[in-house]
Amino acid sequence: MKRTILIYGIALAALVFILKYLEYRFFVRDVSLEFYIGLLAVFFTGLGIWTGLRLTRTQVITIGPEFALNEIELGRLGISKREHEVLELIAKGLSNREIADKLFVSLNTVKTHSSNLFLKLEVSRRTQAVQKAKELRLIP
Amino acid sequence: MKRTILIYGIALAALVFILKYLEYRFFVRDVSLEFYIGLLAVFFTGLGIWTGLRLTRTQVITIGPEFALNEIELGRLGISKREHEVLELIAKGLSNREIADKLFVSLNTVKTHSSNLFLKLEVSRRTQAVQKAKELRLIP
DNA sequence: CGAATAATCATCCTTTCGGGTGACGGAATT
DNA sequence: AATTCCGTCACCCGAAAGGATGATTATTCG
Repeated sequence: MKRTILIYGIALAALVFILKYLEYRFFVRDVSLEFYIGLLAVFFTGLGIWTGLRLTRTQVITIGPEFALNEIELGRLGISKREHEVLELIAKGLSNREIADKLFVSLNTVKTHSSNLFLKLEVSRRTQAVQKAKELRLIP
Repeated sequence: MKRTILIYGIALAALVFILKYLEYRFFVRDVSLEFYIGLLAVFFTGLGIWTGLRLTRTQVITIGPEFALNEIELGRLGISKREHEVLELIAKGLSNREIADKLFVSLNTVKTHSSNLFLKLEVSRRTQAVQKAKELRLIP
């Protein structure tokens, strides 16, 4: 999001510079205001649509094994980084004990994370969680 | 989101200041041009985002690779029909109890099948069994 | 600063799994 | 007929997983 805004600002600034440059370079001092307005309207409408597409839940049509993490869904379900890590390890077939050791946390912590995961994914077993997470493209 | 809008506004304000600075720097004749540019940018960006949101309705078309059951591996591991059925239901995230009900057999039977499965697949947990079975293309 | 969130850990209790063993009838094979 | 395999079921026990709740700390946000 911050990157988007940054790109946006830079694009805006660059556009102004280009316009100014052209204006002075070619002494086109009498470029009509309507022309500017039209140009800007088109440009920023396009940019706006692009941003809109960024913001919306854009489902990527995947053909084959390429995995694109569905961050929108992740955010929608409110799954945190740590929970996502646990989810990945669950999908790998690790037990809670093994996950705890791998993440250097206690067994209880892993159980808490997984419980929260089940709530957010609306499932009650880890196998279901894995299945649903794959459907939602939260994990490869 | 509110924060985003706030940052956005601040960025825009900063941009206007920059533009004002440039205005004096390059002795721009039209004083209010940049202001109009900024205004137009905001307006048409909003319009673009609105249009983008309007236009994009999510449609998920997943074209996955068709599943070909690996019967050779099935035979090699000596997995019976019934065991394979249980394996599929395990992969669907069902509990042993649910599998038993679905197959009209007792819980103990399902447990026997799953235990035999784990031996044949050389795993110790159902999540691992699902993982391995997918790798070996025993299930979709 | 106060509120909210994320991450951590704990305790208690119930359910589910997994492992081991044994048994029995039916079908196919030898 | 004897053997082997499959499917079925049972009992036992310990380990793992799941559910509920509360507490602490750190960071972030308003």
